[in-house]
Amino acid sequence: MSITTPYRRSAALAGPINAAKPPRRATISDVAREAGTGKTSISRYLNGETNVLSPDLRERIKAAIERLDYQPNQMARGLKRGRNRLIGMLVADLGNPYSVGVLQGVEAACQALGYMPLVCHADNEVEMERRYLQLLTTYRVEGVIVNALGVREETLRPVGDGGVPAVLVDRTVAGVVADRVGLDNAAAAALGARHLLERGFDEIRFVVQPFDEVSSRQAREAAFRDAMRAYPHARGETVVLDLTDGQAVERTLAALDAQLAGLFDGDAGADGGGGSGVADADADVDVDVDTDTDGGAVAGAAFHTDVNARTAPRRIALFAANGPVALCLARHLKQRYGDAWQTRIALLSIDDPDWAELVGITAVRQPTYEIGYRAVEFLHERIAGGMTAARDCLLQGELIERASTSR
Amino acid sequence: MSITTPYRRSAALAGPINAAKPPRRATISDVAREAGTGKTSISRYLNGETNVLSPDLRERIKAAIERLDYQPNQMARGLKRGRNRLIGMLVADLGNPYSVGVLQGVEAACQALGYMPLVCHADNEVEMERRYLQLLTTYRVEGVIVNALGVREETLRPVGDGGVPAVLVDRTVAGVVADRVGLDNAAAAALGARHLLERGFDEIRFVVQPFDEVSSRQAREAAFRDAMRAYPHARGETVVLDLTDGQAVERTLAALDAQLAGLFDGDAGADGGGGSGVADADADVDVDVDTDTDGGAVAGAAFHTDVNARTAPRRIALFAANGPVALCLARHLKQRYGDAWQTRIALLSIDDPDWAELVGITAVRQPTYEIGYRAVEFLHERIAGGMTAARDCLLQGELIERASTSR
DNA sequence: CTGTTAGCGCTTTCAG
DNA sequence: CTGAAAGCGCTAACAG
Repeated sequence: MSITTPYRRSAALAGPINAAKPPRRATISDVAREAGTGKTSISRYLNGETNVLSPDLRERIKAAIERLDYQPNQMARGLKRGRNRLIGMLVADLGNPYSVGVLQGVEAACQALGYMPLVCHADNEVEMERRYLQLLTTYRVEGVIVNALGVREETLRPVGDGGVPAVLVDRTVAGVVADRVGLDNAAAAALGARHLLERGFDEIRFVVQPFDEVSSRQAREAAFRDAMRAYPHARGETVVLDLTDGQAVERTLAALDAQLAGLFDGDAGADGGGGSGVADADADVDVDVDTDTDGGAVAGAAFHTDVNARTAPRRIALFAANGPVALCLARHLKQRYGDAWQTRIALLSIDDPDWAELVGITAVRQPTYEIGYRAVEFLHERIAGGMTAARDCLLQGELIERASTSR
Repeated sequence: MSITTPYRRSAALAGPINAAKPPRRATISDVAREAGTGKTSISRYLNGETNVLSPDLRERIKAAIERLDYQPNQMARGLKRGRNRLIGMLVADLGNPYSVGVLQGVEAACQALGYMPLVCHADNEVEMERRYLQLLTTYRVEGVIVNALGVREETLRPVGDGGVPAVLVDRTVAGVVADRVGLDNAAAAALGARHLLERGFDEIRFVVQPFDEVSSRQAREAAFRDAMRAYPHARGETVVLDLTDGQAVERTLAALDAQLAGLFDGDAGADGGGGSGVADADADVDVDVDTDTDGGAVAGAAFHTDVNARTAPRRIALFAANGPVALCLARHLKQRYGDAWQTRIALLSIDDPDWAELVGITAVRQPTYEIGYRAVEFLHERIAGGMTAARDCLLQGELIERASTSR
C-alpha cells in the first residue's frame, strides 16, 4: 500500500521542543552517587529489602531516586536475574471478539501475578505467527500463551516441551505437548444443538471452517453429530465454509441456498441443485460422516435422514461453529432473503459478539475472560515449578437465548 | 472474580515430559567456543558484517550456530547498544474495531521498519493506562504510540517532549506536545452531516460521548454544528451520551425518545418531556451552543431552528460520533421501536464496524490501517533524528452509503 | 581479517 | 548494616 496523504502542521501543536534536557536516564550508579552510598544499597532498596537498611540511608535513597526521577531498567535487571517477567501472548485474530475477551483475562491475571504481557497479533497469517514466536523467544519471554492458527508442529517447536513454557488457548496443536485451556467444545456444541432440536428445528446445518487441522472445530463438529443422533426425526449436516477463500465462500453459500430452497415447501431431501459446497443429501439412507477431510474448500455429509415426515415444511436452522462464521452467514442471509430473513431461517452461534444481541441471535457464550485468566495461572505454575503432565482445562459455555430461535 | 471450574487431565496430552534437555540457552560465548573463535567474530556475523569475515570462519560460525540452535539475546543486545527496537503501543479499547484496525497498520509498519510492537491494552481504565505507560518506559521502549483515554497531562508526562518520543493517535492531549495522526474529524463530520441533509433529513441529533476532554470528539461536534448552519431549514442538536455510566445512558436515551416522539407527527420543536439528557429545544431562536461543558452526563444545545415548515413530518436521523455510540443507539432503537426501527429513524455513524453492513447503516469509514502505519513512520523519524516541531497528520474518511439513509 | 578489552545497568556473593 | 567486585550476554573500540 502507499501512504500518500500529506500532513499539515498544526499551529496549536507546533512549538519549540526543549532539546536541552538530558536525554540519558539516570542509572543506579547516578542514584548511588546522589545518595552518597554504593549501588548495592540502591539495589536492596529497589528490591524491598528495606529492613536491612538503616532508616537514614533509606531516606537518602528515597530522596535521591525522586530527585533524579530514577526508574530501574528492566532489561538490565532481567539480564542479570535471568528472568524478565515478560510473557508472550500470541493472538491469532484480534478481529474476533473472542480473542479480545481472552486478552482481557490475560491482562488481569498478568497484573495480579506480576507479569507484563507482550501481545503479538498474527492476524491470521501463519508467517506472522512464526515470526512473532521466534521474536518472543529472542526477547527471552518466560512463557507464552498461544492462540494458534492451524499451525504445524514445527513453528511451535521452540515452545512447550523442552522449550519455553507454553499454554495453548482454544486449540491444541498436534505434536506439541503443553497445557491447554478453552471452551468445553463438546458440551457447548451439544448445548446448542439440543436447544435447536427442542425448539423444533428439524433441518440443521452445522457450519464450520475447515476443521481437519483445528482441534476445537473438530470437537464441536463431532459433538454436533452426536447430539443429532438422539433425535432421529431431525436431520443434521455439516457444511464446511472456508472464510479465507472468497470464491469458496461464494460457492458454498450458493450450494447451501439451493439445498435449503427445496426445503421451505416441505420437500425434504431435495437438493436445489448447487453442486459443490454441500454434499447431496443421500435421502433415505444413513450415511456416516465424510471423513475425507481433504482440506478443500468444501466438504459435507448427511448423517441421518428420516424423510417419512415430508408432510410439514421443515424448520431450518443454521448452527455457526463460531462468531466469524455466524457473521458471514448473517450477512449472506440478509442479502439473499432480505430484512426478514430471520423468519425463514434460524441462526445460532457459538460465540456471542456484540452484534448478536442487536440482530437477536441465540448464542453459546464462551467464558473468554476466565479462559485468559486461567491460561496465565497455568503458565505461572509452569514457569515457577516443575509440573509434569500436560493439563487440559475445559470451561463451560452459556446459552443466551434470543429471538432467532424463539418463534 | 473467582476461578472455580476444575480442570481435567487429558489422556491425549498427558505424556512424559523430557526434563533432560539443557534448559539454558546457548550464549555467544558457547558459539565462539564451538566455532573455535572469539565472541567478536560471532557478533560480527550476527550483525551482517559478513564481508569482513573469511569464508572459512563464516562457515564454521554458521555451523556452530545451527548446532547449538543459538538465538541472540535481544535484552543483552539492547542493553549494550542502548536501543532495543521495542516500541510501545498503548490502546485505549480493543473492543472498538477502530483500534484493531489501527493496530494492524502499526504491526505492518513495525515489521517494515524493524520494530517490535509491545501492545498494551488499557481497556478504558485510566489507571491501567498509567501503569502501562510507566511499565513501557521501564522496559526502555524507544518510543510509544498512544491512543489515549481522556488522560490528563501528568500521566503522559514521561512521554513526548523531553521524554520518550511519542505519537498520539486519534486524540491530542492537552499539555503534551507530540505528533498526532488521525482522522480529519472536521471533514468527516461534515461529510456525514451533509449526506444526511442532502438526503432530506431535517431533524438530526449528533450523539457523542462527553467531549470536553477528548479532542477528536470536540472536533467532530464542532464540525457537525458548522455543517448544519448551511441548511437553515434543518435542525441539529448535540446529545451527550456517557457510555461509561449505565444510568446516564438510560436517562439520555429516554429523553431522546421523548423528544423525538413528538416529531413523528410533524410537531416540530415539541419536547416529549424528558427532562435530563437533552436540553429543551428553544424553538424559534438561534442559540449558541452551550459551552458549559460541565463534564456531567448530560449536555445539549439547539443551535438553529426554523419551524415555519411544521406542516410535514420531520425526517429524523441520528448521527453517531463513533462506533460504540452507534452500537448503543442501534440496540436501543431496536428495543424501543422493534425490528422495523430503521423505517422511523435513520442512523449514520463515524466508524464502520462489522455489524454496520449487516444492519445496513451508512458510515464514514476511517482509514485505520493508514493511521497506524503513519503513526509508526512518524515515530520512527522522531526516534532516528531530531525533528523539531510537532506535526499533525489528518487522513480522510470515506462515506459508505447503505440502506439506513437511502429511503 | 581477527581477538582482546571494556563496559551497558543491574544483582549478588562475599567480606567487612 | 554496607560496599567492592564479579559477572548476566552482548557490542564496540582498539590493537594486532
